[in-house]
Amino acid sequence: MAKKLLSERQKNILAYIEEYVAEYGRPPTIREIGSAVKISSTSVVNYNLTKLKERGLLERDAEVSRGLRLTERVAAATDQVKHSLGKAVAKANTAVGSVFRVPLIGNIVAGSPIEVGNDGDFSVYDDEDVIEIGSSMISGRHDNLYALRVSGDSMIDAMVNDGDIVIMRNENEARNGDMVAAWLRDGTTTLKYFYRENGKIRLQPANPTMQPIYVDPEEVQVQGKVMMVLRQTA
Amino acid sequence: MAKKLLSERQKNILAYIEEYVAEYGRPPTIREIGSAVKISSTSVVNYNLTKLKERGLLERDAEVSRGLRLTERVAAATDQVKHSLGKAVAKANTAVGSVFRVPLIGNIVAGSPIEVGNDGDFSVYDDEDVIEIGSSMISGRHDNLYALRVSGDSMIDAMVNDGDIVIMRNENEARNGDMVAAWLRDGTTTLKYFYRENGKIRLQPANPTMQPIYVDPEEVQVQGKVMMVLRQTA
DNA sequence: AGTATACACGAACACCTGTTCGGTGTCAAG
DNA sequence: CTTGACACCGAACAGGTGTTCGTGTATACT
Repeated sequence: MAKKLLSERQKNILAYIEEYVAEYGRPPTIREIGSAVKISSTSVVNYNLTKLKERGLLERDAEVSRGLRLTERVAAATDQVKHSLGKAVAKANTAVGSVFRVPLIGNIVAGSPIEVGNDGDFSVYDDEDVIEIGSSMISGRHDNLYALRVSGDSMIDAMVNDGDIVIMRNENEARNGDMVAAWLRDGTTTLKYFYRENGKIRLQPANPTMQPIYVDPEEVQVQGKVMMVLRQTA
Repeated sequence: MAKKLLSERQKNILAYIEEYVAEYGRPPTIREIGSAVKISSTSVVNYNLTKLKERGLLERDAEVSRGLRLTERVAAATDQVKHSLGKAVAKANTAVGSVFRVPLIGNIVAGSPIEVGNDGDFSVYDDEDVIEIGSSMISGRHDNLYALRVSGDSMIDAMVNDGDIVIMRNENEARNGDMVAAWLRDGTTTLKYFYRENGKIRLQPANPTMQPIYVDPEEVQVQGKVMMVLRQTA
């Protein structure tokens, strides 16, 4: 047996509750609902809420302030954002967790060490220079990351072109096989794979047809670990 | 200037508020908080809430019942559920909108043309092979994109290494300056910048120290436009 | 005409809820 | 020993909030 349609007032009450919860993080009071939908008496609001409860569209906890909750059916019915707090927030977590932003904080050129910010605080940056990446794209922790744009042709031995973006993690200690940004005694910065070998450091170019260089450990300073290289070609 | 750590009571208050909101869809009252964390006086609860507000961990609306909201910093600090429903869901919507997934559908090697799927449908793919990117990273439309992993050293002239990922758009027509995947008459596939020049096609390597090749138009088939190159080095 | 139901309303009431007041105790610094 | 800051507390109060009562109008049904 089909029930009657909701009255205009009842529809407006549901819409107002949804909107109020989204904005304030708590349900409205009986009087707030009354003000919003032009019902001057708390008794009439109460009557309509009772009708909505009978329809299964909301739940009420008796004798407590703001004791309203819209039910799942309302969420489904209106095709809007879920109202059940747990579900909506869980969705938020999943979505927010899947993308993160890496600040593009400067350039890397062959001739000078990288400057990565005044005090190591990576959380303050201009929104216009940010690299957005899915979190699955970089392993491990996502903090202490920054991006640099390559300036000039001097990184070609690293298979990195002018204009490419390198995503770095701020680590000064390198392990064998890491690709690092290394500052050499002769004043150049290079991106190469790092190996400790027989008391020396072998810096291996990414281009397999090129020869590695060997330096004493004190001639090289690791400035960061390269996590990813991005090239935008269009 | 470092602030003091939160007291045990304050931590318990925050945890209780989070849990209560998740369960009931509304914030707790001062008295409910007091009961939960064993504070017998509403004044002490109020005092601690004031301290948490001073720390920027919650907001209070004065003179309304259940006028508490945890701030974003709490979510970050506790690594748990976001609390402001509206903000969290809006953020989720924004975040979801800003990331898209490009299917990793195969490999590209020098010796054979690219196979990019049976019927051109790029929306059905295995979740395990997907490249997540912020939408700001690629200009123009985001449909008809796919990713290929480079196999072998033969793309070095394109500054593309074995194991790199190229993100392609399924376009068979190229404009001057586009980087394309081109299949040549001799059976090789190459990634080069495409130019029409004096009735011939100039395919320009990305590596500026290398020479371009010139081919007749009928000797080359464009198989897609390269939008981005990704190299995961860690 | 009488009855039942739906919808509407103002007023009163009981209880909930947040804020303020005046106080105590502990600890560190001078 | 004194002072100040911090944390804590019970009590009182003001205002917020939900529920109930009594009443009125319109419509449908018998």
